[in-house]
Amino acid sequence: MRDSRQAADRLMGWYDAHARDLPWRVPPGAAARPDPYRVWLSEVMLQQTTVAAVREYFHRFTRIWPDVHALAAAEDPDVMAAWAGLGYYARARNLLACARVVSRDLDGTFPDTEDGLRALPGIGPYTAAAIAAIAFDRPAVVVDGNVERVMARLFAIRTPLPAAKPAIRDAAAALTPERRPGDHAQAVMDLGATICTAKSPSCLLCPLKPDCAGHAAGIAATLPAKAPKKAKPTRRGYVYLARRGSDWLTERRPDKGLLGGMAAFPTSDWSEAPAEAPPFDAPWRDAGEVRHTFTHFHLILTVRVAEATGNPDRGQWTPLDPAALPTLFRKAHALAVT
DNA sequence: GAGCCGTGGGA
DNA sequence: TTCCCAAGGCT
Repeated sequence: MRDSRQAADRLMGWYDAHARDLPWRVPPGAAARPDPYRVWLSEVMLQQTTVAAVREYFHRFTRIWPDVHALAAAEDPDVMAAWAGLGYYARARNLLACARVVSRDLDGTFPDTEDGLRALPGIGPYTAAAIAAIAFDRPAVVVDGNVERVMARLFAIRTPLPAAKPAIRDAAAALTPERRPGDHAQAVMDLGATICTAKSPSCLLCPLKPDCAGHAAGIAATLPAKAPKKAKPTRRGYVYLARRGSDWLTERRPDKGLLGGMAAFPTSDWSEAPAEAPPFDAPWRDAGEVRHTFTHFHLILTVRVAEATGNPDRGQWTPLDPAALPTLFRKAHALAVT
């Protein structure tokens, strides 16, 4: 890549014509800045999550909690329930913690600098830079998965990730303009999401084709190189669905760890050879198995169902809204009621 | 630095 | 079916 300035200009021209219309965005070149609350909320939701998955959640959250004060005043279980199904539940816990800091300590105003943003719960280097650029038009160097892919190709960086991160950041910094840095950041993301995709990129449609060293070398689609992944082990366990009239026995999982803070059915341990651990003695009926894959292991749960016949040693009887459960337990519930 | 932490869709 | 991956953060 020879002329970063020319490439950045080409990219901006492409963005002006092809920017995606997203609920948390203002159009390219708009005089008005987007609402920092909506930018922050969207960026947290979009961490490792597709736009398609986020849309509906974003609309629901902004409808129920239209500003940071409203979200800060929400009850924890209501926010966790609204996040259910989106995954990475630490994000929801940090979201609420962040909203409360901004509402209580910062008078509802988000910091407009990377350092100020970075100090808040759930806001790391990427999200701080993204909010600074998009909401406040600061010339922050935004580096996410899209940027890593685009830069690795544009500059033909063959070093595998994560070792290539410093070089990628330097490349991203060289491309970041003083003018319209917010639109630039979103332009790179849109390019990565629609043209410079991970698999079979559309190089023929790419505005940066004339600048792209990876394309010139015929290796664009193979970049960025990544270290091989480890195989996922399979764990097994039991989940207990107990009904008492219209109520089900549920519990709240501890904040630390998998599905932390979420409503759940009681389970055994999850391991290679799990031990049965029913919450009370009953003639538990076998309703089948649910399979679910987490980030680092596969899980097969045997679903056991019973009518309440005793006093449970954990959890509480509650009218159940399956939509408030993480997907794993939604699957178990669906199996139990068929 | 590396492991942990969800989910659904596409190849 | 299996694998990869999508706007990362925290420890």
